[in-house]
Amino acid sequence: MREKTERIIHEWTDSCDAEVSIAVLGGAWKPSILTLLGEHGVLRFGELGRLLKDPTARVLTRQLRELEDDGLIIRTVYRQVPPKVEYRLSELGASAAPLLAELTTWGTLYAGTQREASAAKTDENEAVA
Amino acid sequence: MREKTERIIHEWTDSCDAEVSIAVLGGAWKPSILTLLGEHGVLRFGELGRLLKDPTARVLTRQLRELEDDGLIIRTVYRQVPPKVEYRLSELGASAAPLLAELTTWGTLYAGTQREASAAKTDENEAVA
DNA sequence: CCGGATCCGCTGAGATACTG
DNA sequence: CAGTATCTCAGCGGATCCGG
Repeated sequence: MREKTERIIHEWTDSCDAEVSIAVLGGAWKPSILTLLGEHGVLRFGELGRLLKDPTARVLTRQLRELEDDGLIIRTVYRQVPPKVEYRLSELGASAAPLLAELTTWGTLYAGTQREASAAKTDENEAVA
Repeated sequence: MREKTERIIHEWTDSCDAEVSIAVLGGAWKPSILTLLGEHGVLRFGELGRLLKDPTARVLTRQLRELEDDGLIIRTVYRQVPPKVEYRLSELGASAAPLLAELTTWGTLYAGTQREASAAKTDENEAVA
């Protein structure tokens, strides 16, 4: 498990396990990676890179390592030339699928309402008692 | 809406609305704040501070402002001495309640499995084809 | 009582160049 | 093909001091 994840789990044990989820799933490309692996089953490093909007190899590597360290994905290295590395969801990673779906749904809803709300300026947020 | 939120909404319109949710809900104390407001209905600044584990006033203020800018909470200022400021969920903020619940549920699950997994070291993540 | 202004340290995204 | 090694740069969380 990543140090960051561990810190959050142990320091916040009280009220806010939601922060744990965000710590694990929040990170550039991570929701996309998990969703793609859920859809495709198994993907190679290069395939993931192309399916996402071409993140730097450095960045993609780091996200994948973090997801691996946090136990969400499984990395399989085939020692051959040229090298071949496959990624797939772990059981834990697969268990996040419904949550990812909800995140997407609410995100879509939010983006929609905010695009409209840009027009109507409501400034009734001050009351005089 | 915050600049950051707007950026994410417009740059990532494609695949990953989950990142929008995380951008909006992810931030120190934010899930807790939203959950507390959901439970209590209306809370004053000081009450929130005490219910959370006493974040710096500065920090709490910033989180509340961001949530307000993103349209999730409503801030009501009573112009009196001493000042009084109340916070409550907007409709949009209330709509995130189920999502927050799922985040918490999965976070709890995750924290549980990881605490056990610390013992069993599985290193079957290399195959030779 | 509820903040605003200011400064700081860290982490995390991204770019660039190189390697088994 | 699938990375690693360095670097930079921005942003957030946090602390401290001041203000209406």
